[in-house]
Amino acid sequence: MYSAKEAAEITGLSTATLRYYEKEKLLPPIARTTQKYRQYSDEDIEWIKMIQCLRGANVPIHSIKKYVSLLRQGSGTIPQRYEMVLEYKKDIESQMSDLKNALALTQSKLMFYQEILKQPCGNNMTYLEEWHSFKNGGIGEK
Amino acid sequence: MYSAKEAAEITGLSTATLRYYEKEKLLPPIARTTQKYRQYSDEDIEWIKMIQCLRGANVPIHSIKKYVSLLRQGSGTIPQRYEMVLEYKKDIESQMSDLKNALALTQSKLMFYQEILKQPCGNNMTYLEEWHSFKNGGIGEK
DNA sequence: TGTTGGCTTAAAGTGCGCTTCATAGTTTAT
DNA sequence: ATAAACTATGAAGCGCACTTTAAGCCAACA
Repeated sequence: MYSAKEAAEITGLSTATLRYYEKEKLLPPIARTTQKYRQYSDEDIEWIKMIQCLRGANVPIHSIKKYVSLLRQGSGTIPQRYEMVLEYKKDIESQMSDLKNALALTQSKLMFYQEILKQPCGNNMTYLEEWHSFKNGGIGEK
Repeated sequence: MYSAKEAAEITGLSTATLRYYEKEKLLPPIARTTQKYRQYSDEDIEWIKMIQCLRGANVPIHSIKKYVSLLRQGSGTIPQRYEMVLEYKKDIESQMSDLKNALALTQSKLMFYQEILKQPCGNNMTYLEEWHSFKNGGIGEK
């Protein structure tokens, strides 16, 4: 069992955030000592990590809340959960695609800057030239 | 040259967002007809697309603003821009790693749900069993 | 005994990235 | 000439995900 502070250290979230997640019902009600202080179990910690995993993929709080609520209602909600997770997956793949594009942009820019910095002489690259260099460096479509 | 509405249609952003970006100086001042209505050039459109690319990787407005400002100041700012883009790249890679973890989670869950739905008999899978199934389904560390 | 430190709560505040609103001028079509 | 459609502006508003604040409880220590 872990105190609020310990749970925060383990997960890397703040105690305030952990309370917030509990209030929003992303977490089950956390056990208390002396009917007052929270005591996070190992299972709670694992649960928090799953939430962090979803949040890391920008799944909204309200959606996680709904998912968790279905989970608690038992196996009858599996079809609904299946649909939700399918949506999560699609969304994650879409985000990945966006990130790949942006990564290609950064790589193109870095190569461009390296080329320029390599040259001993001063240069007068303009806004336009740089931009075109990016365009032709090419980010793949789709 | 494109009207506000056309530019919005082409880019998929709203005219309000385009105005907002211009106000925040992510875009250069857009040319006007009759000293009043905006006329977006092809170059403006390309510029907007680059901003969309960065925003798609969650680069904050204020950071893009700074980057664009350096860009306009000419090639003397290339070392600073290089550093910025390097940070973007690192951040994008970190986001990708988070997305990969979440993707693994969704895939694990989908497989789990498929297995269950495949079974003809009713079942009484609990919250705990499902969770453990995820843990053991295994998201790779790091 | 009092004061320090960790914990509690509800409620208000914050920062971001837009979006909407209120108001008004312009252009095009009928 | 008038209506419909489009555009402009500044300012206010919004949804999200927290974060901070204020007030207070409880246990241990000097």
